Amino acid sequence: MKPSTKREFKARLFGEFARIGKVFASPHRLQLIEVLAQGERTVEQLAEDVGSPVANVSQHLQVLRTARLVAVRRDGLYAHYSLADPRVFRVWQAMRDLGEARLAEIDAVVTEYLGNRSDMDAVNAAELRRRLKSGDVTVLDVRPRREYEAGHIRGARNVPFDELAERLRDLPPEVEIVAYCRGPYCVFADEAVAALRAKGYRARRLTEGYPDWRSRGFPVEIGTAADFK
Amino acid sequence: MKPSTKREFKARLFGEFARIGKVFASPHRLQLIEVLAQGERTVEQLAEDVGSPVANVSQHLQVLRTARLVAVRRDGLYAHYSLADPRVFRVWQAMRDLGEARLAEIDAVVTEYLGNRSDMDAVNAAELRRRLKSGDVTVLDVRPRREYEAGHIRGARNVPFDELAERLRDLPPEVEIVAYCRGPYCVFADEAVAALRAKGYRARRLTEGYPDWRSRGFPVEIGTAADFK
DNA sequence: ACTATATTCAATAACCTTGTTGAATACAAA
DNA sequence: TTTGTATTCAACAAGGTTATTGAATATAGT
Repeated sequence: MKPSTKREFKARLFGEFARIGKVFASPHRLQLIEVLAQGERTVEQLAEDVGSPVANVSQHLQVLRTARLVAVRRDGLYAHYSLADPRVFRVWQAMRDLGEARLAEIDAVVTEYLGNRSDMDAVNAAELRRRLKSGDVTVLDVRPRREYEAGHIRGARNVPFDELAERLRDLPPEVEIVAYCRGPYCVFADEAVAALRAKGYRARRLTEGYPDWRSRGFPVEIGTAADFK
Repeated sequence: MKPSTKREFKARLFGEFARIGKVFASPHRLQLIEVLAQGERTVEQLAEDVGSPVANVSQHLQVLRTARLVAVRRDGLYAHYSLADPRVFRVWQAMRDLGEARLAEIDAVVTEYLGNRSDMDAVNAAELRRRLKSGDVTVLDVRPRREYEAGHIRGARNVPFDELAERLRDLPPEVEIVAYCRGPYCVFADEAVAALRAKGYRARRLTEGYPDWRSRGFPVEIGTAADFK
């Protein structure tokens, strides 16, 4: 192949890949991806979740759709969006890892809003998995019921964050609790751990969230767990 | 945490992550990352490799540097750039996987320039690794000597592509040859396989390139292999 | 048909990104 | 000090991206 042809080939090839990169270059779209990683959502729900006008969200969804990273299911008036491929989440995960490792600014923002999290003594996924097998841990999913039912860590119990205060009695007081929610920066898990500790429970948070657990191929479960009312 | 504070937190946090995304949103920068994955390079060498003016490359390198994805080592007149973290390559890898899976355009471009590659019967990394253990294969690194010496698949022999024709006699004719170069779209490996087959060798290409092999944690080797002159 | 609602489209202005050009800087050798 | 060389900087024009706004479209229920 001639060098000039090769240049042209590389230019076109990398041009296509850069289309993927552009999708991940907007804070708004990253937020949408994070939410969609929990399960499908209508445009309105997404707008509510990320706090933007519907038209704006719709516009970003078109960008995601043009790059074929999301799928739409239309049902009456509603358009239900979802991630078209688990690889979309993997790219976001890789970016997250890179950012955490390289950008001091990220640590600064997290510390500013969430404080020093090292005393939270977070459990990583591999460790939780081992402990799940031995059974000496209560796994607590503090996401909304709908998200829990769309998929959760196998064996996890669901107490949505805003019901936690009233339902403390449902939790066995002797077993250590590991709380998780949408992702590593989801605030609810941090706050749940703080609330549980204040009531005398032993509680820690999972470092990551449900989509990360699933993405690792660890065991998940769909629907309502039978053992918990 | 108040919902409004939470919004602000998310906005700032995802804003930081989007900085990472922006770096990967330009075809030129993706090419630079691909080259830098082979080892460190001066600005001039990069400009030569990607076929852009030096000032343009320098400008893109500043973008990479601002996001702290590359490191610079200054030595006299020269600035030697390298990837600051293996996670940079992992993001690119994840994007590549996603693009290959979702964008038909990528397949179209590859087919247009490289033809139908299915008859190339490419070997994947896991398979090659197994066969390396049993030893019934010659692994051929067709990259320039300098890149080979900076790191290669353990046991691979180096015959730079433009010396291949003259050095065919160095290759044992009975053993199957697996050729690789910089990455899955590196043209040299395809052309080497074609050339070898034309001369009667049994030859296939490795699906990916050296950086991918290393990124998987498969065995590598640095410097000149002793067994090959 | 009419109304309400979810979503998308179109237009715009503000802003950001890119390639190009030529100059500035920094180091090394003569 | 002078000269040559590698790299970076600065300025600019061309083009691309984004949030906002209001209108258009499409579907469901009345």
